[in-house]
Amino acid sequence: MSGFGPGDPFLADCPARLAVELIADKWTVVVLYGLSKGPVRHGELIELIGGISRKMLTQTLRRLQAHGLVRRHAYAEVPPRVEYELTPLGATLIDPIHMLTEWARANGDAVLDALDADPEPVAHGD
Amino acid sequence: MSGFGPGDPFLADCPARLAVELIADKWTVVVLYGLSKGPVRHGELIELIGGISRKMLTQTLRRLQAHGLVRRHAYAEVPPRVEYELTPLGATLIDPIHMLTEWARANGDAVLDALDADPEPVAHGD
DNA sequence: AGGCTAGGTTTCCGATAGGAACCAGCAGGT
DNA sequence: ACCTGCTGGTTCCTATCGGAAACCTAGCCT
Repeated sequence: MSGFGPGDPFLADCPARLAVELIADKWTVVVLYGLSKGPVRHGELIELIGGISRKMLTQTLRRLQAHGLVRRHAYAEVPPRVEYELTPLGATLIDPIHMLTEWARANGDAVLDALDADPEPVAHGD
Repeated sequence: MSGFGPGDPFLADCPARLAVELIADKWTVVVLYGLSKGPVRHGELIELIGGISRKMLTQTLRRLQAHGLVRRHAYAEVPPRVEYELTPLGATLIDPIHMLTEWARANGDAVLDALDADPEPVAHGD
């Protein structure tokens, strides 16, 4: 069991780990997925993503923006219009995100089946 | 802007969405990464993954086990030995997880640079 | 004037994460 | 025989987070 070197996302402080924590988040993945096909408005994302609140959407987008993955474009119109899109750096995430969502689409049922079949994983003495 | 259909992880209740929420989690990704090279002991994971506590590790592993992604093997020895490994279903996650961690390794620095350069994303009026 | 729109923030409260401390069970040293 | 240590797990307690709903801004329309 070696082959893990420095730069692996195991070290708590290394940039790789921080990057994982940035995107390995319930809403973040779905938001990035929503952005993966081009610029989207705030309201579109709200309608697209079932269950997200304005607060969490804004918060997630802000965090991604602060980390250079998302660009925000506010048009000085009225009513206001704000579009979000992936930066070039953010676009490099499209493939990983799509692999994840593809996996989820393909295996979501299997995962639920397993949960249904195994209501009691084990309780501290096998 | 369409092309998103049913089965996409957008619907709050669909299995794909639940599957995303299962793995899109700070510790889950790192734990799956730790499991991706073969059976590992609880204590090994603790040492491997910087910053994780026993509680969060156990909790994460239990959840993955309940969803059929991880198998737990407790040997009746003393001192106790418990090994965890991916199930075949869990193994289908290796590629997506590795894409994520590869992305993190490649872009972690860029993400931190952006954070450093952009300490103030925007504050509600562009 | 009042209401509508769209994006964002604030407030409040229940749920969760997370660390520290504790527990079980047995082998081995003394 | 007792005390200690090794390993995995759980319990307790608190700081933080998530989420719903209300409120805010600013201009156009009626």
